[in-house]
Amino acid sequence: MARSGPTEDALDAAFSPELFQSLCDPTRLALLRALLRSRVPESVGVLAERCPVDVSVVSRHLRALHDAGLVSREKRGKEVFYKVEAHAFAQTLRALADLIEHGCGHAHDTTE
Amino acid sequence: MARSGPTEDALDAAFSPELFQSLCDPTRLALLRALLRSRVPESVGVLAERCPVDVSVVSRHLRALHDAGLVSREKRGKEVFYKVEAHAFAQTLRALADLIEHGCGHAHDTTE
DNA sequence: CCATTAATTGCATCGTGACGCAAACGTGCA
DNA sequence: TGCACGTTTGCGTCACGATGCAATTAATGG
Repeated sequence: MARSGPTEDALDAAFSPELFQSLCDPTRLALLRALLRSRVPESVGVLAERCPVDVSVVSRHLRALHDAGLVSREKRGKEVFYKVEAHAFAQTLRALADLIEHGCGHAHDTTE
Repeated sequence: MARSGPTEDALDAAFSPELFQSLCDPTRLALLRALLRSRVPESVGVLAERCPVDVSVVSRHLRALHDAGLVSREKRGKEVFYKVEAHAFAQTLRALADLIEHGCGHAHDTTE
């Protein structure tokens, strides 16, 4: 077996279901869009007003997005605010794009 | 909110469920990885050998990926070959990344 | 024209995830 | 301390997608 470099693992890691699983649900995408539109952190209740689903559902979805590392959580008083981890999210997507285009031939350093 | 700039529509378009729906399934991701590893088009049968699922399932998944515009289809004889539309795919992801980072943050209203 | 191989489609099954409601939890305030 | 508000969690239900198998279609060779 010719040396399978860390590049194959990069593919596996980048295309792991975990990332996309959190993005496949329409409601989660709607929440993400809502968070992207208002760059300021939003509370669960406010976000729930912008989705036609129960607040408990919103809470669960936000947790899922948080587990996926796409949003960050901050508790203030009795409210919980979420905001998109824009940089990390964008970098993940760009790394993915590089991997797709420049294939598995050469390793690309995407760290800044 | 009277005037919705083009930014909002871009968000809606970019974060449409259609794209991510096709990426959320583990088997589809495995097929995508397999296709990315061998840059040359692969037949349904060959791809099925690399997945622990029935060939009919593979056929269906490839069709889904094709519908999403991520792979292209070419029929040669009785075999059908698929390959990743690497450039389009990568560009989509980069556009997404740009949208996330500089999308609608500072351009609050952009009353054009 | 028939046999063979590859791919697709019909169909039934099964598991998983989204959802709503209600109860529980936590925090702040009177 | 007790109440009110915001969030989370438990739980039952439901719908949808993934899967396998069998039948069908398409293409090639004898």
